[in-house]
Amino acid sequence: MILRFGYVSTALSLWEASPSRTLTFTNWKKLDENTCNEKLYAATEQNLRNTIRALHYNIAHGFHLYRMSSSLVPLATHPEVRWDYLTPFGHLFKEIGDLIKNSAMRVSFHPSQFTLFTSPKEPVTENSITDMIYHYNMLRAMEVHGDATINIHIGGAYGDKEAAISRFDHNFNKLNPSIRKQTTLENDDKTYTAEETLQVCEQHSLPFVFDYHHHLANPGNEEFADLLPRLYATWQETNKTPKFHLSSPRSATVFRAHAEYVDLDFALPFINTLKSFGQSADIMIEAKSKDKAALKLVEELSKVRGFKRIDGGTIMV
DNA sequence: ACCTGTCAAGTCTGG
DNA sequence: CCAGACTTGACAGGT
Repeated sequence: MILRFGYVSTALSLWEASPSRTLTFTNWKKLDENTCNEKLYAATEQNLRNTIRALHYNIAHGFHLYRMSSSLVPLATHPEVRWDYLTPFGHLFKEIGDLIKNSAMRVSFHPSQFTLFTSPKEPVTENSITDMIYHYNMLRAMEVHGDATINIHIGGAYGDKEAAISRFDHNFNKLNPSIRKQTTLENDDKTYTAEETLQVCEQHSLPFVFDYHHHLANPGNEEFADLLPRLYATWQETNKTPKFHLSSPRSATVFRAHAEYVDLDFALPFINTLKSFGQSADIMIEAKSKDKAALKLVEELSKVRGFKRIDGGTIMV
């Protein structure tokens, strides 16, 4: 079995490589039209070029898994701004897509926690739809929209989880089917446990992204190992390797916060459970030190008996 | 060159 | 019912 590792957004090993440069609405309002446009264009171009740099870096280091920044286009979804980023930057999105396809990179987006389909407030759902369309538009401009995924959480509980999930069922179906098809759901660290998220995934035929750190923070009644058959089943139709998230708690007291690196001893029970299950897995590292943390974990893991590094970001078990 | 406050978003808690 | 906490990288503005 193969374990592939990836990281999120910024390759910290590269100089000045943020793909998330932005312009806030407050500052946008202060500027005249020309300056606004200049700033929006400059930030977007840099973000896209830094995404290209990250992809080259990934290829060079053997990372086959990468989560792109959700902040590639500043103010793309703001109702008072909403500018056309696809026409002027189509060629860069295309270049990114070509790079992804040529290198068989597995990419995804992860909209923020404000994109959710459980809210009783209509405008919240509308904003979430707008945000999902924004992410999907970018994937389409890259021409990877049939392959790349958009990962979200279920949302809030509002004191009544059952009612909230009914709203999810209703609101999520307002999305275009082709967007729904690329969506994955992840268990969160406070509200929806792995088992609850898995149920919703099964209901909507969505792949389930299991986050180990969230699971320990919000475990519910189920053991990770017991969920694996159902979890893998949600990916069956996609022909993709199931995807997992892995991070370490910053400390026992600030358990939910992410640490700089992934502690090997923290990660081993998770990795060993996957090993016992015996099927390949793609693991997204969500640590403050990003690519450096992913490389460090792979390095440390390769020294454990039974794990062989076959590539910068890949382990054979 | 650094530090501090502000910015976006929605939910949840405490008062 | 309302204010503040939560979260996080980036940026503006001040020193």
